[in-house]
Amino acid sequence: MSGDRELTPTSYIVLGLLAEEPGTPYDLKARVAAGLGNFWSVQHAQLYTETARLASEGFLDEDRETEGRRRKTYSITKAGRAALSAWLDEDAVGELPEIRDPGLLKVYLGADPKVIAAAQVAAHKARLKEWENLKVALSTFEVPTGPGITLDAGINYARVSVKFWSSLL
Amino acid sequence: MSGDRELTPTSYIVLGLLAEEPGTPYDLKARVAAGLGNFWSVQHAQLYTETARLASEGFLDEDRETEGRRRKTYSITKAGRAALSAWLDEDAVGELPEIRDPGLLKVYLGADPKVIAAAQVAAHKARLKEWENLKVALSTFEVPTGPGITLDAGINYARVSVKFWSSLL
DNA sequence: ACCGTCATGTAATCGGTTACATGATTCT
DNA sequence: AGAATCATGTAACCGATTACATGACGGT
Repeated sequence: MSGDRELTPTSYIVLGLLAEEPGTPYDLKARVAAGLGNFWSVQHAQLYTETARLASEGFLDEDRETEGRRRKTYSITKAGRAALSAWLDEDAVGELPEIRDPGLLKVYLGADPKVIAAAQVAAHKARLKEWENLKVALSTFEVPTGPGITLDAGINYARVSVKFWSSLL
Repeated sequence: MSGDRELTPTSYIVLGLLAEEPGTPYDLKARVAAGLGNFWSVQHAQLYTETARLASEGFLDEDRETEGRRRKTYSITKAGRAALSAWLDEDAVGELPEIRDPGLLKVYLGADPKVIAAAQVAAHKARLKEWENLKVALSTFEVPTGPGITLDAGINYARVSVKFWSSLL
């Protein structure tokens, strides 16, 4: 626990994932890859630094193995849960995402739209297929609401992108 | 001109904007705000550091006023143009944007979808209206292809977002 | 026993954001 | 002439990406 700072999205990702179940940074890496990473990637090194930071701020408890690998397992504290749910509830006003699409950037700066569009259509189609498969695979189980919704959002976005870029061909 | 590095999107934004016409970092700020900033914002401080960096690497020429404000006006060099067009042409393969939508993140991590959706619908609608107005204002003139296309993309994205979040209400 | 790959972590670098600061203009 | 705002720039901090490094384990 030390000097205050504004928590970042990465902080909340860590808190959110640990809120379900304690784990090591490496576990978190796997959890991110399992779903969240599809629309919000996190470098694995961040998971080490961010867990350490959050622990030093009192949002996580750290439990280190005494033998072998001496892995550090983190679990969320009361304060951590409080910070997380404050963030989840706050800000009904909603910040909007920036688009930040590298393809669009190139078009804006003068690239040939048709060339970019061709590549984008292919890439979005590939990702769309991947996500659709994922959805089929998951729909056999109960899909927790949050991840299910974001997957739908991703699929929706990919479809729209394919349509948009196709219109430029 | 010194040690090599990979140019960043910010680098290409600077190069791209200066390719049309030389200017000071402050001019660039205005140009970004005029259009690009709608989908890819750049902090003004970056425009100072990035121009300086690019100049030291030989991609820009720097011309400093000898009197008054001693403003620095930058113009793109041959090497700069070469780097820019290499980037514009390259990578037909296309990296995809990450969604990185804060609203989606909250939903994934357990926020109440309806609450988030309500805020998102409102915010996206506001931005949509703004962009539609912008489009009307611009369509009186000839809109250069690049910016025109990205504006359409933005409008399209906003419409889809409104629809998506509305479906969760 | 060796090799490759997965697991696990630390260190260094660097771009980006925030904060600070001051010189011109314009308006009242 | 003073206040407010726009123009213009520098400095410090910090999170994020990249690179590096080593331990365990499964297979041949």
